[in-house]
Amino acid sequence: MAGTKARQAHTARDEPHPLSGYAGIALRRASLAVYGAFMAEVGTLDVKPAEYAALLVIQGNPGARSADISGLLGIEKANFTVFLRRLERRGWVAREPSTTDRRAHALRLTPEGIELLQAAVEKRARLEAGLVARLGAVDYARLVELLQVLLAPEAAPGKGAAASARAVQAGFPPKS
Amino acid sequence: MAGTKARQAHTARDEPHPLSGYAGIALRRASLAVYGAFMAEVGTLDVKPAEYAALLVIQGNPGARSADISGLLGIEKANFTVFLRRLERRGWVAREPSTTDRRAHALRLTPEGIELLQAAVEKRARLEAGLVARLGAVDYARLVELLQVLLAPEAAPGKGAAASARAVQAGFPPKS
DNA sequence: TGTTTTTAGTTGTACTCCATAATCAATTGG
DNA sequence: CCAATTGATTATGGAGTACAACTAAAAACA
Repeated sequence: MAGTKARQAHTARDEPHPLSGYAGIALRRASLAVYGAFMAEVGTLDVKPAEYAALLVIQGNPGARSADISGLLGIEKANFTVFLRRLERRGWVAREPSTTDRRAHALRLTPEGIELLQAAVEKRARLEAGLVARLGAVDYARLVELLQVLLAPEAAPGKGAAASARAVQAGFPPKS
Repeated sequence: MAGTKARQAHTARDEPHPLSGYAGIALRRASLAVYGAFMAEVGTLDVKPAEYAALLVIQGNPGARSADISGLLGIEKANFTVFLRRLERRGWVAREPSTTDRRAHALRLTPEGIELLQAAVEKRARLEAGLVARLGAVDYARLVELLQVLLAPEAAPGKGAAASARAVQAGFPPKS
């Protein structure tokens, strides 16, 4: 996100947005809204969503190489270099030389990174609680489920769609 | 959207994305995915989502001023000037001097703009059909509905969701 | 009325995110 | 051993956006 500011324009106050009946626009607005909520909550730790996600993935894949992490995050490896440098300079991520490939680095969270991530996870839980309070637990789960179906790699030629998005949760693939 | 390219990284092919259980990440990814689908479909007319939205809003508010439209779109008026200039140069929008305020302009679609928008609307319908095919009509409608609830300006203080009106205070709709 | 304050629109600047190409070194596969 | 590939880095540029400053016109007001 570029100039991130959780835009909240819309002149006609307290009226539903006239374009949010369009799925794409509603998705974009919702995405920005949650981004803004994240910044309001977790941003107090000076962690942005992308950084939070990176820390999560690094924690879940200790020792993984940059390309693995950037792949999981959907960040170009070229940009990930700079991105990583920030996390490293803040003392959250350590970049040890790989023992098996002298070009590569093994990434891990530092103790400070682990500590920070813990605090961030707690704050994010509060953010999620806010969303649940807004939608209700059932509808919140349903929303996430529907989004996962929408994002599913390819509709399994099986039957009903919605049921297919159940499996994965936290445990990341050990990868290479 | 900046480097818009409907990123589709993720090394572990055909596995659900490991982070899309997070509402914010799922929303962002879904938003980008639909953006990409839009570009693949409607983009053939050389219209981007923001432009499409602008044309829609201008059509729905003929004669409105720039600030009105930019407000509805959630675009800074400063940036809207440049944005509008593109639409104007392509011959889709006319900027007539306002009859009541010599500072303002009245915006309308040109005949070419109307024609283009019609074609775009048709193509967008195909995009939507694709989403419906993926989710099913019921789930698609449900998704849009849930997103709208999420984006609702503020829970009506009346009765029903009296609780949620307060609980979300934690940074969600800072509004103002 | 004349003066002050708002408002509509514009320009310019800066910053962030992201894609891409080019490069280097190390690894791998004939 | 050499060619092709791969991990990582640097550099460049485009797109979206926030923000400040400015002009001209309108509105408020004393």
